[in-house]
Formats: sequence, C-alpha cells, structure tokens
Amino acid sequence: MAKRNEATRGRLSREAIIVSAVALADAEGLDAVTIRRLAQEHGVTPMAMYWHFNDKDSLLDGLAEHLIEAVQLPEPGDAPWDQELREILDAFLAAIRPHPALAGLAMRRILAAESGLLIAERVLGLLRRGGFAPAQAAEVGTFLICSIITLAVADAVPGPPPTGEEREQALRDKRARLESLPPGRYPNVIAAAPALVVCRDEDDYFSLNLDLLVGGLHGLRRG
Amino acid sequence: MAKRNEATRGRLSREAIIVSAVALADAEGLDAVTIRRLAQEHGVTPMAMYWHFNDKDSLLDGLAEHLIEAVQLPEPGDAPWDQELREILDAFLAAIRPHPALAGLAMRRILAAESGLLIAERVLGLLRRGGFAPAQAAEVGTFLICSIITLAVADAVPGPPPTGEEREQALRDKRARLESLPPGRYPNVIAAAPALVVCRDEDDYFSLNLDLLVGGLHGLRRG
DNA sequence: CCCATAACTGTACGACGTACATGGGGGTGA
DNA sequence: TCACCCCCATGTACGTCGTACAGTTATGGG
Repeated sequence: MAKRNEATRGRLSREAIIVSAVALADAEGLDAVTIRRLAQEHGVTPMAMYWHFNDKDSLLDGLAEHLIEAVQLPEPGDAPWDQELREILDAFLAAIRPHPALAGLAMRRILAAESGLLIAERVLGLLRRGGFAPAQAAEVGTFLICSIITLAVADAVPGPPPTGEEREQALRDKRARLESLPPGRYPNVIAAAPALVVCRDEDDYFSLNLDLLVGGLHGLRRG
Repeated sequence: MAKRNEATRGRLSREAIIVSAVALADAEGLDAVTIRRLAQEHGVTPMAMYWHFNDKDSLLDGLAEHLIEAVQLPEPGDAPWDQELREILDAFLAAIRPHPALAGLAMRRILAAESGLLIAERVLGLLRRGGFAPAQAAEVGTFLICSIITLAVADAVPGPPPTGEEREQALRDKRARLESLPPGRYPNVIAAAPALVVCRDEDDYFSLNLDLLVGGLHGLRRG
C-alpha cells in the first residue's frame, strides 16, 4: 500500500476525507464512495476512517452537510416574497447541480444540518409572507426542496459517468428505441423522443420547472 | 435449508420472485431485497435466481415494471386537459404509494416498461392539448412524473420500517429537537415543526402538492 | 431409450461495512 | 530527560453481498 501520497500528507481529517469523497462521487458515482476506497486514496487502513466517522452513514451525513453548506443564500431584501423565494431555490439548485450523485443524500438530511435549517427558515418565512399557514408552508416547502433535489438527481446516472463517446451512443440507442415505437400508439412519445432522452438545454429545463413550482404557489393561495 | 415451502411449491417463476420481492421491500425496505434472501424464501439456491433474471439490476427492472403496471389509467374522456392530467397523476400516485421503498426504482425505468410508455403517451398528449410544444411537454412531463415519485419516496424510511412504538419515539425526538432551536433565529421552523416532522394528513399533503404542480402548468402557458 | 434443453445446485472469489484488540508517536507534566 | 497518556492508526477477522463457472438433475419429444 502506497504510503501517504503528496496531496494528503500529514494526519487525516474529517474535512479531507469529505472533500475526497465528494470528488470521488462526482467522478465515479456514489457507489464508488466506499470506506475502503477512501482509505486507499489517503494511503491508510480502512479502519482509520472510523476515528473520524462513527460509521458510513455519518460519513454520508457529512457529505450532505458539505453540500448544503455550499448554498449561497441571497441576502434578504424587500423584493416580493415569490421573487426572493425563487432566488433561494435557484441558489439551492446551483449548489447541488455540480454534484448530482450526492444530491439525493440531502433529501432526508436538510433539517439535520445547521445551514439546512437556515434555508428552511428562509423558505418557510417567505411562504408565510406569501399567505401560507405554518403547516401548509411546511408541507409545500418540503415538497419544493425535494422537487429541486429531484431535478438535480435526475440527470445523474448511477455508477460511473460514462465517457462522452459511450454516453452519446447510449443516448442514440435510447432515442432510436423510442422513435421506432408503433407510431399509431405512441405519437406523442415519438414526437418528444429527442427531448425525452436528454433536454436541449439543462438551464432551460431547470428554469422551466422552477417557474412551474413557484408559479404553482400562487394558484394554491387563490384556491 | 428448508425445502420448498407451501407457498412456493413447484417451479420458480419470474412472477413469483417479483411478488415476494415486492412484499419483502414493503416489509423491510429495499435493502432487504437480496438475491440470497429471495432464494432462501423460495427454498432455493441463490444461483437459481439467475435463471430467471440476468442479474440483480434486471430484477429491479422487473420490480419497477410491476409497480408501473399497477397504475390504473382512467379512460380518456372529454374533460379539460388539466383535469384529465390530474386524474392520471392521481392514479400514478395511488399505484406507487403502497410501495414507497420501490417507488424510486420507477424513476429511471418508466420509459423502459410497456405500461410506462402508455402513461408517458397520455401525459404528453394532454400537455400538448394544453398548448405545450413537444420538447416542453417532454421536459415538464418528465418533471411531473419525477416529482410524484418523489412525493411517494419521501415518506419511506430506508431500512426496515420501524415499529409503531419506536417510530413515534423518533418523531417525538425530531420534533423536540426542532422546537428547542433558538427561537430568535428559527421562528418559522419552530412554528412549522409539527408539520415538518410528519404531515397531519398524507392525503391532504399529496393533493396539495399535486394542485401545486397542475396549477403551475397554467402559469407556464401564460408566461 | 436417448439426449437436448430447462431448471437448479455447489463452490468459490472479491468486494463490502465494521467489531475488536493492538500498537505507536508526539505533546505535556514531573 | 523521562514517563505517561491519548489521539490516531493498524491488523485481523467475521458475516454479508453479487455473481462467475462448472456440474447435476428432471422433463419431454424424437
């Protein structure tokens, strides 16, 4: 086993482990994030991880917290509530988009992290300003956050992200399969096939669906 | 190893395996669904599974397909597009709600299943009737389905569903933690704490957020 | 009766998370 | 200077997982 390499010389640390775990997840997917693998990357025995984390789950907790802490909340201003909410959701999405493999971790862990509580507080506050009662704000807010995580997770393939070449090929295959469906039964699937296998522009896709969510809030208040 | 028990006497079959896998997932979570465990339940060697499924992933494909096939699509009528769409989304949610541990599987596999294509076709058709272009319909439709799956997944705890007693305790603890936060910093979180740890009424929660989604569609068309 | 095929068994391998006991080395107080 | 302690890491082992590969039985058509 190679002794501590350059990048990680000196003692191990919680933070260093988390950083390399994030990189690993980005590069090869969440399944590649393994106690043994991380230990190896740090030139250390697997059991050394257990000094810094109780178990694998608390490592994942750490990853989720790391992710959530990256959210750059905009300063509270005097913009309309829905506009400020939109900015927060944008910021949240922007923070997790670079790490689709990890986004799913955040789902159940937002309220466990300090920074997650802050996000929740802001979102709930704005919803209440928008006229929602506390309980409704909680339910809608939960759904908003979960939906945005879903948006980010949705374009993560499990396992290692394929190389450009084979990714192209897989997408072509998938599209071809959809387009060779019986045209009588699936006209709309066929027409939408190009957009179903991959969206033209991710930014547009995200912004479209954020519009949908925030716009939907107004409908709820009227109802 | 107990020889074939009563319930599963005779030959193994793809369908029988899937059915028991669904039951197992419902009872103890997706992690309990194991080649070895399923084999054991059928009084059979683990490797026997590989006659009926190429590998574990295709078993999961089977589970997802099983789930999607349970969706009871309403007959196409002459109701307004948004109303019919809502009915379809309701039907979809109703089908996956009983199996929260499996719902996540459906996310990436809808377009792989025959019945999933049918759902997609209906949804896309209605969205186009609602004035969306094919590409937009694809993006919005994808998001709708994913969001609904998220709704169902959200109230699944990973691992075995805890007994009523310890579940109650866990919820009490979580709520207490939120309510003992500094009231100056987190007034809204505290006010919403009861609804954050568990919603008053799941039906209301689901219907509220489906309203949000379908209502949001109208906003998109105007914009 | 023969034998191809379908269905299943047996054994083995390399991963995984982690319990438990052990060891060392650097900073601190004597 | 030395002894001590405790942080940090090691070493070994166990039980689990998915599954590759080869061998065995049951079934039914020629």
